[in-house]
Amino acid sequence: MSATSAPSEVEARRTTADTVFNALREDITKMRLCPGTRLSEAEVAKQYDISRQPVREAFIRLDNLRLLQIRPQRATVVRPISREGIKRARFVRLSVELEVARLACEQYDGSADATLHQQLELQQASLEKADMTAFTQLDYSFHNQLCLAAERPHAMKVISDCKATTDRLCIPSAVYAKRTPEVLEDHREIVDRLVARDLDGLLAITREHLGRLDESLDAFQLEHSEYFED
Amino acid sequence: MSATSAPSEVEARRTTADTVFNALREDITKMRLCPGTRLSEAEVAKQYDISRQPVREAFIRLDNLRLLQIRPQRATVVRPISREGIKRARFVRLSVELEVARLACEQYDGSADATLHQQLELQQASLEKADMTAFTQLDYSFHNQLCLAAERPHAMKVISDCKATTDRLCIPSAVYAKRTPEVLEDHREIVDRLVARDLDGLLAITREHLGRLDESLDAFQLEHSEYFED
DNA sequence: ACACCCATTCTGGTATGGTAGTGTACCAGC
DNA sequence: GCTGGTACACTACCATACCAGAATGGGTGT
Repeated sequence: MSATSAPSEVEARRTTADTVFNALREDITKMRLCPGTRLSEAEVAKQYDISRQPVREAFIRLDNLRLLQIRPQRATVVRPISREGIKRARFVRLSVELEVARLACEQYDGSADATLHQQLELQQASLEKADMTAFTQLDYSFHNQLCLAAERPHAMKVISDCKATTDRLCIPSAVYAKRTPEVLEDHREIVDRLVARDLDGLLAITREHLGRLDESLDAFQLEHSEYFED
Repeated sequence: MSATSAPSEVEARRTTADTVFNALREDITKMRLCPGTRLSEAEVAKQYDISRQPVREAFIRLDNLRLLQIRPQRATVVRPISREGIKRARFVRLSVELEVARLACEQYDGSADATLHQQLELQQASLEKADMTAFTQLDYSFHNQLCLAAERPHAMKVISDCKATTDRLCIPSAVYAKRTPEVLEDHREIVDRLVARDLDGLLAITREHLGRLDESLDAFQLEHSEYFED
């Protein structure tokens, strides 16, 4: 899993290297820099008007996060996306969300009823305003609530890491936006099953819910196979 | 989480920085360097008779793997172990192994019967010879076989990463050695349940199996609380 | 005797110069 | 016209020098 909880994330700018690291990471994850794009230490250094050393440090960290690929004595490129990596992240997320659902269902005492229903209303409101950014945040918040209900707050970090791996595939995809109503319906059913303490039903809808994203991801892979390594 | 599939692992020595990185990583994961130990770039550089730059690069990579903690303008120390991190790794492993077991059980067609039983015999043989190293490898291999039976070979990478997080707690613990007979018994039952396609039984024994390690880990945390951050 | 301040000495961070390995383009030879 | 080799340009890698912030120890004032 990736090191998204690195201290550099807390305060965005401590050193010059951090600045470059954060900037490049944003560029890559937001697909402003596409996989395969060539980068050179000297070039980026000149661009930011700093020396090559901090750039090199940023490159190393991005390489560790599998966002860059440093090829010794050759060139550094934005790392092509690994289909295996995507599969793995999806598998981990499914596994974790299922266990979270199970724990939440077993321990559920109704204390989170109000919070969950409030979340659903907020999601609906954001959809009516067609505010995708808000909906994305609410989706994150919703799954976080499930983790809290399962008394496994740290599970959200894992899910968050999985999302980080797959998120950049969703940004350019308008397919996702069309499916948000289904996503909201899923969330409603998840809450219903949880409140009813219907474990089997909850696990089934959780699978279906996560499966939707898989379809969107597959579609993207077909559209943009040039971004992938294999 | 960790970058165990980094290209540096294939060929252990490509650059000077790789050499230092691998050496230090070994030292830390094998507990030759205990959490809290101070390290300085200059010191290590002198030790290896190289400049500070490659050492610095190695430090950065180890910091990304959460094995070191670089504290700017102060000192670099072997990062204290995070109890949260341990919990998270255990949770992820349990979740993944459960899903692997489920898939393996659903798809099981008996073709792996011979391989699995052979694995069990090898495990027994290594225990009779009190060869812990062999048993550890066979344990890895056994869980890998389960992933293959589930047709999720990449799941083993996740499990492997989780193990990497927790393994260094087991090395100094003699408690683990005493429990290996139980581990073998668990493996036997796992195979039995799988062959019988008894899903509920398989999930139950999988939980119990992984729970044993949790107990050992808890014991270690009580013994060596000085190695932990919180 | 105690507390506080300042200098010294650590630390990691940055800048720059030089090195060796790798692609590429150009030119010679066939 | 095509192929092969060689020179060149570019890359990441390493070494060295310098800088700024942080800790620490000793000295001084109270």
